[in-house]
Order: sequence, then C-alpha cells, then structure tokens
Amino acid sequence: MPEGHTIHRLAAEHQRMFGGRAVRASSPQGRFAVGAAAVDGQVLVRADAHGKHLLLVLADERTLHVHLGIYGTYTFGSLPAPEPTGAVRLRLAGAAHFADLRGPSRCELLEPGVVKVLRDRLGPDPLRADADPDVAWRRVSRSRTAIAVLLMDQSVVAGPGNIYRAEVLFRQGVDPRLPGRRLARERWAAIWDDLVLLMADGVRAGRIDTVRPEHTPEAMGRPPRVDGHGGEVYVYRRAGQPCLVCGTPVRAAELAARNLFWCPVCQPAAV
DNA sequence: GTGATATGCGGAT
DNA sequence: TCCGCCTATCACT
Repeated sequence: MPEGHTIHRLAAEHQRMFGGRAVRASSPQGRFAVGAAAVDGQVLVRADAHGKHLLLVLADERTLHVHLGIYGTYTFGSLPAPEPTGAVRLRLAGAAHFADLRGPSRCELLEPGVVKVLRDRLGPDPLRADADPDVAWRRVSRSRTAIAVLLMDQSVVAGPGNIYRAEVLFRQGVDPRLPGRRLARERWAAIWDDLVLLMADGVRAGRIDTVRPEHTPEAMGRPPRVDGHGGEVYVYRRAGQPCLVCGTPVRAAELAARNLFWCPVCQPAAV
C-alpha cells in the first residue's frame, strides 16, 4: 500500500476528520502510550505529507510523525469506535470518526527543529506544490547510480516507491540501469512530469493505475486484469509475462535489494 | 492452518 | 549486503 500517494490520501483524510479540533489519542497496544498521552486533547492544527512521511502538526508545535514502512496500515471508521482488535499502536478520535494505526515503522512526537531536519533530508515530492524538480535533477545528473535506484532514493525524490519507479521508467522508455548522469535533461523532465501525473491520479483513485487507454486489456482485446496490488500496470510484478505493448517477456532482476521489472525492448539501453 | 511475499528503511556487518 | 521490523494478503494444503 504505502507509496507517496497513499500518505497524501491519509493526510487529507486526517485533515478532513480531525483538522482544527481537539483529538483524543490512545495506544491500545501500549507501545506509544507516553506519546499518545501527550497528544490526547490537543488540537490537530494541520495534517501534511512529504513523500512517505505523514506529519500531524499539533497545537503545542510538536509534530506526530508516522511512517508506515512496509507493514503499516490505517483503518478509519465512524464513532463509536469498536474495541481495538490486534496491535493498534495509535488510535485517534475526533467528533465523529476514529483512525487506527497498526504496524508503523515510525510513530513518534518530534520537536519543530527535528521535523526540519527530517524534511531537509527529503528530496522534492511530486505531489507537493512546493516541489522543485531541478533540486532532484542536480543529484541525478551528477550520479553514476542507476536511474532506477535514484528514483527510489527518498533524498533524491520523495514519494515514489517500487511500483511508480518501474512504471514511470516503462512509460518513458528508459532503461532502469541507465546511470543518472547519462540521462538527458529533457528525459528527466518527462519522468518528473509523468510522476506528477501518475501520483496525482493515484491520490484521486486510491490505487496505482499506469496503463494508457490504448493499452488497456479492453483496448487490446484481452480479458480485464487487475493486479493483486489493486491497479493496472505495465511491468510491476509481471516477470515473464508478455509486455502489454510489444509482447516481449517482462524481465525482473534484483537491484539494490529491491525487485526491478522492465521491458528490454520498450526500454532500450541508450536513451 | 501454513508459508511466502510485500508498495520501506535503518542499522549492523 | 544482510537482517529485522511485525501486519495483511494470498496461494496452497
């Protein structure tokens, strides 16, 4: 679930349900008991997202920082909230709704200065209005590292995960192993613009769909296929299956300890 | 029921 | 480069 679009949805959800009013906070599981007690009764001033980081700014100027990691999940519901089931790290409750957080890799209260340090470590987020793609380009254009690795480095670009990086490189016809410094500037601009498009769509839809209308199963006369991760994609987790555009088997390899997927024909080596 | 797997990332080695 | 985190889902028995 958690690439950047998910976190931006969560921020919007928090803003809508809890923004501008006092929240009740508890840690049924107990692992965030002290933090929850400090949050309890405070006004949630603003819910924000930067990359995969959810930032809930509180009245005392501290920020509740949540990172879902690979396991973390949120469930929302209407009050009255049921007895918590499973390991609920944090439960927030407002006037009419509650939010349960399970399995996050981070759930902590941060002082303003620490939030700044955290955000200074993050690259521009395609989903944020204040994002400057040139900041990322400076890193990309000087790096010998493969563009596929750079795209998942949150200090270069904040928000994309394994699905968006595979899909945007496919859509832009870029070999994932191409070193950043060998990428043309216009090619980077196209990748960035496509990330903005895809991720904003992901926020609206709540799932990752990257397949253009002319390549959908319907358009190609194939049976509809929705992948296990909830969306329609070109290459992510389609190893060995035919490329939706050219029919070549999709390739897979491990790169920097993450699974990488690409079409060797549609994503030629030299771009 | 069991086991494999995962959209992430920090820390140890 | 590997390990651990600690939850949900899904394929299979």
